[in-house]
Amino acid sequence: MPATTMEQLVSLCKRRGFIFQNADIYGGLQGVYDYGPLGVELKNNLKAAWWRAMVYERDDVEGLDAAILTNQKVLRYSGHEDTFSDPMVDCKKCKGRFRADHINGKCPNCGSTDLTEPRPFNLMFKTAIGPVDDGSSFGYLRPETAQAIFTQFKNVVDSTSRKLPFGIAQIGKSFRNEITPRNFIFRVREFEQAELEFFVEPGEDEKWHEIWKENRIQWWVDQGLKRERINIYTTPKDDLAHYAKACYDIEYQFPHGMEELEGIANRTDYDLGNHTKAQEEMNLTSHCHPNPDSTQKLCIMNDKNQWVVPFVVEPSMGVDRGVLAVMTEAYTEEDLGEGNSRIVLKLKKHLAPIKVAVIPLKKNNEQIMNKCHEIKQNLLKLGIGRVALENTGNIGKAYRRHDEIGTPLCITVDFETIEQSPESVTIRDRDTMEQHRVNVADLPNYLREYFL
RNA sequence: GCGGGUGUAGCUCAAUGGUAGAGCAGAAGCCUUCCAAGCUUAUGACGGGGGUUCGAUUCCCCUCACCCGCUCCA
Repeated sequence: MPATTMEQLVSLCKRRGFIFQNADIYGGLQGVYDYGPLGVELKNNLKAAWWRAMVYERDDVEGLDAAILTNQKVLRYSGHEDTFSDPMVDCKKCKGRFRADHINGKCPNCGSTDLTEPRPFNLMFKTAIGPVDDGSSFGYLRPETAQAIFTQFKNVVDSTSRKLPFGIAQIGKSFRNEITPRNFIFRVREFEQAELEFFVEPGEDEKWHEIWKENRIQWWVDQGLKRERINIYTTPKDDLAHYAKACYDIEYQFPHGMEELEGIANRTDYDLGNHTKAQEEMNLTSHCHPNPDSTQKLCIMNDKNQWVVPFVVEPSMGVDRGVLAVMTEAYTEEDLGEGNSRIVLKLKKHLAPIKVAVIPLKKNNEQIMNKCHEIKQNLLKLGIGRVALENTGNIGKAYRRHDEIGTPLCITVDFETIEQSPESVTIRDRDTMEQHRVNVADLPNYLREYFL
């Protein structure tokens, strides 16, 4: 039974050091959170799993790590300056435009109540660039990582000799000045995205859209999400983002409801078309804005020796939402009988923040403690991830503690370890609570096999 | 931003117009302790600011943050 309330997760996250409110000591900052010692491990593990699946285990994807500060023109030609913005309403009578949240259903100009539905305007963070803050030189914090992939398209193609179809993957922070940050790390103002822009021959886009949908569902299942808690939502045509021709949302059953975890959009040739020069030569299918500023033709030679502007299929995942989803799914309260219960974070082992905890059966025994330190030092060299030495003193409590943070294996050094030969320890499994003895000399191979 | 709710130790909660209690967690120590809640010791809080009052954690105002709805979409 996964977590059913956000409070369970918020409490665990703070108690154990996964996620904290940003600027907590000053009362916080709305919609901004920090990842603590365990949270950063979990998030890094999730990102690494994505990168492995997207880049290392494929031969048709390149990586990119672009800047967050963004040239104004990028977001002008991308269409974001026009559409990505505060909710505004127009007065149908006097044609005035006002922030929807600043008026009360009534035009402050003429008093009419005949207003349009709220529509968005400028949700992007602007920042002064350079020493003088007089408004003459500014950039944006990127509202999505995608745009740099499009603007660097030609450089990537030229430096890697890629042919269609191929993709460019990127993980990084994005910023949106959301009106209402809500639901813990689900909707926040600073967040991390993992995006793949997959470039295909026009006409092949719908096929690849289906392929990526299935691929991404399977990836989420591999991260531990149950298929029956995942829903695929097909965005209705009139509800699509300004760049998309079609979009699937991978939704997950979060504590606050079935909500989007990842969007898989067919962005057509809209983005490359908007950013390319010589648009009139490109046979664009999208309605692109005229672009007199771009200096590059964002097209690629296909196998028929034609220059084409590729279509783009974009799986775009919210990393923070991913962390929230795997934690929700992993959170388990188990009744052990006789009034006993435990909280277990049943994370997949590749996601677990701490891989192994070394625990002394008795912490004030010098021989046992020395052996614990020695084993831990040896395990650190394995490259399996974090290894912790747990010395709270009570063996039962130590197990419960590591159940709660999802540590897959606990190694316990007991009196047998130091009194008998060959040296052996017990290894306890987080989910089954079963344990068995392993010789200390065999630990490296045992753990390598288990984790790698 | 609007409407509704909330804000007491790290977590979960209690009490009160007159100097805030507990459980768990955390720290130090005890116990040849393998699955929480054994013993000892010390430690820890009224989100922030202003007002009313002899006195405010408690009443009022403002602010900040969180939760629910409108909205949103990674």
